[in-house]
Amino acid sequence: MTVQDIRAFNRFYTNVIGALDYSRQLYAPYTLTESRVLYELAHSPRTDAADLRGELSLDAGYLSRILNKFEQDGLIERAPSRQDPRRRRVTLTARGRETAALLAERANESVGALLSTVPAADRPRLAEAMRTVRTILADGHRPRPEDVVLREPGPGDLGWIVQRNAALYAAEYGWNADYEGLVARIVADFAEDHDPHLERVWIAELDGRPVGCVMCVRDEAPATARLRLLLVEPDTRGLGIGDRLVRAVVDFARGVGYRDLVLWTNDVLASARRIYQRHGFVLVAEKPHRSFGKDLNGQDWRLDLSGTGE
Amino acid sequence: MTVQDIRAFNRFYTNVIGALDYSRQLYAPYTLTESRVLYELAHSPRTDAADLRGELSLDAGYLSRILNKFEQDGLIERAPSRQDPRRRRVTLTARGRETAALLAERANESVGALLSTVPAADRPRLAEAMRTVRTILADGHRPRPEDVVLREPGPGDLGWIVQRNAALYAAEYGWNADYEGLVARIVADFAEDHDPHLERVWIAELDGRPVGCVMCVRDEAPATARLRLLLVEPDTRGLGIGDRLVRAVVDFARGVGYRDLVLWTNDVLASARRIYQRHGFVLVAEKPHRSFGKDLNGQDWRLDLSGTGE
DNA sequence: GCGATATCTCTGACTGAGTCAACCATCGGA
DNA sequence: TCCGATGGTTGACTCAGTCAGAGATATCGC
Repeated sequence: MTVQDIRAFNRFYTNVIGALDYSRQLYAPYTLTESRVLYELAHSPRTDAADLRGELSLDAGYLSRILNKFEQDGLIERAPSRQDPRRRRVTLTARGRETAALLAERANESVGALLSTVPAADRPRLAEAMRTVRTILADGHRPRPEDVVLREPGPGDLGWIVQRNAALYAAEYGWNADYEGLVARIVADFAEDHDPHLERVWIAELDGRPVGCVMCVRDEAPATARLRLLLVEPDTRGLGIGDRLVRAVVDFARGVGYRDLVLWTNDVLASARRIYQRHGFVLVAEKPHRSFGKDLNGQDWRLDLSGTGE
Repeated sequence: MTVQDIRAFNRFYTNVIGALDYSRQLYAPYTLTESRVLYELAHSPRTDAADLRGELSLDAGYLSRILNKFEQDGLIERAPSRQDPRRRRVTLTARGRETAALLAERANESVGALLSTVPAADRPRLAEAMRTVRTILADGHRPRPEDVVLREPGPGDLGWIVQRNAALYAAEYGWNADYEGLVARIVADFAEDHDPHLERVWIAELDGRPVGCVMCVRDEAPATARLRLLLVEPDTRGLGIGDRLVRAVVDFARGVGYRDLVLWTNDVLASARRIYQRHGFVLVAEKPHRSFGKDLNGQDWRLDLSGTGE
């Protein structure tokens, strides 16, 4: 992603916005700025002038005059604020609310006209893309751990697991299509036949997008569960998602009565290993093997669930 | 997707752009409009004034004055156009190019500052989302059949097949997770073991995004190939993608020496049926069954490849 | 070839959105 | 109680952008 991409988008979107309010008929008899003020008032009906100034970053004198005009037109009333007599509390009148609604309606129609030109099939993608741009660009956009939710898989989520496992390990470690086959096999086995009380998949979701997964299935050994397919999207690492997924499996396995929880991984997956260690897994075996087009070191880990717990 | 979503995005992005060119220091000693003209000139160095007017939708008088200023500052030269003496051909001078580069550099820095606040991991998603918004909103956005390419699957594409099959048939026909399991099984079988000379998967790609797929595998019957997992994204239907995928399979199957091509589908999938019929498949058997949580009518279709062909 | 009409450019005259500076009132902290 | 900071108002100003008219030339119908 380059600066040029963003500039190109800015130019493009400036035109989109420009096309939307062509000739200002939209705001008559007010200006764009005035209608922005009105919009702000309509959405927080009791605000001080200083708040408006900050929110819309307007010149104080300019805003003062705009409010004069609104007061003359009977759209607002001004009174000194209780807490601080220097400040002026602005409240919309009934007429002001009507006018705001009128302007909003006109803007809606204009945007609706634009929207009607995009095929209905494209709209969800458009909405999704706009949301993505907003959340990424919104300042202070650091997704917080509490924005991540764990849930059961829905339609397509098992396919997502296959897709992301294959794409990520191909990109990060160069694994070949055999790995995609293995994951597809694991997922197919799970989908075709699993005991919902003893086997489960979790999807970690952030802003409506899946960003992680893990699976817990019965192992051949008695009273033993196997953790599989732990994955966290690279751009959401550091939020403790892996920890939460593993904890979900551990809690679930312990809760339904397994005595042991095992997993198989490879030594190149360092960050996953640290997660396992944090949850008390211990390395019980290690064996080199050739898979997925690479020479790897397979590791078996085990966690004793019958212990006193951490 | 509602009109409100778009308006919210517009408000948001207006602020982004506003924050970018705060206080006009960016364009000094020129204005935003002037620098837009300069930008346009720098990117198509020999244009007529009328072109500029159209491109930037400026008032003719306003543009004339801007060009006057540029000429005085030695940024451009004006001469009557050859073909039409009414028009004025505008060419940038060396000094004009310098100035344009300077302004571009300043804008780049400003955008770069914005970009530096987004974590590197988010940038690909941001670029992708911006591209999506642009292509969808760009007027005349009707993807053309020649924009679609068929290719071999890459890492993650088999997972994509599972994901989209499951999500689409769940949304359109209410099929349950059994179907996702079946698709995962088919894909896993293919991934784990297939003869690349006799079995193959195609992905249809549009604008870098997968929008369709189909698989051709060996059947139990001798010299018989089986077409599976034909899928086209709903928002790209009508571009002949399904036809191209099926044709790819038919040509491939005939080319490597299969004598028969069979497929199994369900009667609810009407549009797929029409594609099969167009390619000469004939219905050979029909049987009700209960699968994927629904009562369905399974159909076996067959195409004789040894015939004279169409 | 001729007139009617449209297009391109330019200039003069204007509007009005937004800025700047000065001023008064009040708050909050030393 | 003083002093710097903040909130609000008004006057004066700038300058981006619009509108109308005029001169030059192209294009179209005849």
